[in-house]
Parts: sequence; structure tokens; C-alpha cells
Amino acid sequence: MVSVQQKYEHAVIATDVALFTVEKDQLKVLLMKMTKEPFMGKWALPGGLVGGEESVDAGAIRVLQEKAGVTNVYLEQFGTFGEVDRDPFGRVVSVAYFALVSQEEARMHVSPEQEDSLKWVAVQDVKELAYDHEAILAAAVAQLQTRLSYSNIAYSLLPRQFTLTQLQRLYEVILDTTIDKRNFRKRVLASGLVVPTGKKQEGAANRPAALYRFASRTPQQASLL
Amino acid sequence: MVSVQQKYEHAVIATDVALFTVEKDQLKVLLMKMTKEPFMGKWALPGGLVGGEESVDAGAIRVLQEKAGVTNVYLEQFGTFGEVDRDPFGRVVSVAYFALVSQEEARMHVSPEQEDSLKWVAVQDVKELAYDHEAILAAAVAQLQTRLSYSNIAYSLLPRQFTLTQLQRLYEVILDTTIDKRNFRKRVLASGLVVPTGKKQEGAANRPAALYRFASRTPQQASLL
DNA sequence: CCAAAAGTGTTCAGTTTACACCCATGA
DNA sequence: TCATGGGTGTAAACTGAACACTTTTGG
Repeated sequence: MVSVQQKYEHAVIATDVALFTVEKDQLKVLLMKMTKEPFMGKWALPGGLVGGEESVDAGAIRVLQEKAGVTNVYLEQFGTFGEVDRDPFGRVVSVAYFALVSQEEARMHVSPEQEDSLKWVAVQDVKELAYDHEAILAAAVAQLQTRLSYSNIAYSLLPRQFTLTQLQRLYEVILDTTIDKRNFRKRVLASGLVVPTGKKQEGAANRPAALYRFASRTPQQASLL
Repeated sequence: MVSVQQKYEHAVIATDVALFTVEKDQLKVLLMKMTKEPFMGKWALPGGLVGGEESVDAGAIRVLQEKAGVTNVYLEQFGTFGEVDRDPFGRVVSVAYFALVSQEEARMHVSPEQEDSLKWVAVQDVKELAYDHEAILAAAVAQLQTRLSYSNIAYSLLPRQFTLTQLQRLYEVILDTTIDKRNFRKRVLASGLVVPTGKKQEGAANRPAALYRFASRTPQQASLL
């Protein structure tokens, strides 16, 4: 498995992962602070080199585990970035993924005391990332929007049980639109992808909302809207 | 630009390109015959290694030029295939693209006498390709279908001037559906993406068809249907 | 005059949008 | 009792789908 490697100039393969969550009506992405030159102090998407004996997908899963402490999340490859000069360190081609976690998982794995090295940033507030990560992030957001519109992946951004208002806000935040409440509810329930649990939310200073769950928590191509 | 390369195990980057055309009411893809073991005699998508000083996109353009003699075509990256064992030759990660040419260009660059090493095969007749190219081709076709539905890229599969029936057949062949003629014409003309040239086809044993052209021959996101 | 493909409108059903008020709870 | 978000239906506009016959040419 090494015969090629003497004969050609090589590129190193890396993966970068845009890990998203939705919190406080904002789409947020996990960023890490770079500790080495030439990007020292700048923020970047979590990433890492792919090992010689692991698949690229496995590399992305490992990066998520090692850098963000997160496992078992929705993960989707959306593009490969291969400009010669994208990494001043050498010839590195990056295969980019996006991943989704619920707000609870997000908080569980990234503690506030890590804030100096690892933090959740609202996508709209992201400025100046290392490498070509601004372009990668922009592509990740675009892909997330498309995917949300054509699949049930919203399940991976919400707790097991949720209210229809939570679900609606999720769509509004990610797609950056507003949706009519009555029309949204009609369509979501008619789709059959979301079903009532019979339970109600407790403790809010208002009428308690009915709780729903996704009929299936495996990715499928079908629109809620 | 080489500092990384002593420290890690590397993968070699390749690109594979699914070059499509539509001919005789069939979606066809260009295949090459492998001349080396372990795939000698098998057919594969044109592909090649990416050089150390060229971007991955540039590599794909070069592969198209060198292997198929084709330049200046619509080219889109759609996925990266990174299983460890996908290439028995060594650790090769492949960035996959699809490309589109009109039938005239297809014939111009691939002559019938090359048939033993290079040929156009109807996608539905493709069997057993080298490497993981069956999976790559399947993904390419899926991406082509999606893209055709949401953009004007059909322009790159047709001559500059074409009849609406040609355009409709193109959609029917690629999307594998049938479309109502009157509805199709209404929508295409209403879209404004296709405009009449005022000319008519000559020489057919039937009523001559009006010739149309695409208002713009640069890719844009907008649906004809 | 025959074969072949071009060209052309209308109706109906289903879907999408817009829109405003009462309800249940905790503080 | 007030503030907060939960929950509900209908009418109008629009969009998509179905459908058949006449026209023009070459042979």
C-alpha cells in the first residue's frame, strides 16, 4: 500500500468539519483557536490530517471525537478544497464535512471554561478564519440549508421531544426566513415525519406546548415543508 | 511547500471524471480501457493523479484534456471517495467530477477507431467498472439529475441552436421521465432562459422546427421546469 | 396524399398563501 | 389580571397536470 508514494509528488489529505448547532435562535458553528504560526490566535474549523490507514470519512469522525468530544452525530461530506496555496504549511487538500448536534449535546461537550480555545460562534458573527475556512464555512451553510429543505435531518438538531414552535424556529433560523405558524403546523403534521407524543411541556409561564418527536431518526429524503 | 510530507503517512490525490453526453436518446458516459493490472481489460472513468503544484480542479481539467481531448466544458465537483482499499495500487483518494459535452463535441474528440481504448457507453448498459467507479458513476448520474433540475446547464449538452423537442428529449432522457409537450414548452418559454432565434430547421421530412438558443450560456441557478 | 414531427389553449384539481382570535398557564 | 407563547380554520390565488387536433414539410 505504499508503492505509489515514491513516484509522485503528494498531497496530504485533511478533513475540516463545520459542526453546527442552533441555540438562542442563532445558527452556531464550533471554532477552535489556532496555536501555531502562521495562524496563531486565529479561529478555524476543527480539522486534522487523515491517517494512512483510515478512510476519509473515518478521519472526519475521529476529528469530531478528538477535537469536539462528539460522537454519533449526523455527518455529511459536502466538498473538497484543493487550491495549491490554501495551506501555507504545505500541499494539503481538505475534504469538508458538516455535522449537527442538539444544543444539549453542544453544551455537554464544550464547557464554558474552554472558551479560549474552543467556542460556539453565531455564523453571522464569524469573521476572518484561518486558511480558506471562510469559504468552507459558507459552503457548509449553503449545503445545510439545502439539506434541511429536502430531508428530516432537523431531528439531529433537536432533543428527542420538542414543540412545534421549536421546530419552526429551527427552520426559520437556518433558512433565514419567516414561516406562517398555521401553515407550518399543517404541513409538518401532514408529512407524517413528526408525530405527537401525547406529553406536554411543563413549567413555562404560558400555555403548555404539546411535545412531538420525529417518526424516524434516520436520515431520509422527504420535506417537512 | 514540502514540510508536511516527511511527518505523516500520505495519500495520493487523484481525480476521476464522468464525462457525459446525450446521443440517440441515451445518456452516455466516456469510458477508458485499463491497460495495467490489476484491472487490465476493464473499463473505467478517465482519471489521473493530481500534480503537486496544481489544484484539484486544475487536475480534473487536465485529465479531461489529456484523456478525452476535451477542453472548456461544464465541470462540477460532486464528491470525494476515500475508502482505504478503493485502489489496490496504494492509498489513493479520488475527487470526482462530472462534465458535459454536446454530441458534436463528443464525436469530434473521440473517433470510432479508438473504440478499443476509449468509448461512449449508454449509462444503462454500464457493467463492472474498475476500482469503485460504479459507485462514482452512480453518484455522478444522481448529481447530474439534480443539477439539471435546478440550473440551465442543459446548454452544454446541446448545440448553440436547438429545437424545443431536442431540449425536451434531453430532459426526458436524463431525468428518466416523460414530459407533456405543451406544458414543457409553456414553462421553458416562460422561464426566459431559452429564446427563439427566428431561424428554422431545414431538410427534415416534416414541418420544420423553430430553432432556439439559451439566453445565457453561463451556469445559473434557475429551473426550466 | 401520406408519413412524420411541429405547434398550440383550456379546464380542473390540488397546493400554497394570507390572515386574527381565543386558550392555558405561571407569576 | 396580565404577560407569554400555544393552538386553531377558511377563502382566494396560484400552480401543475391532463388532454387532442391542426399545420407544415419532404418523399
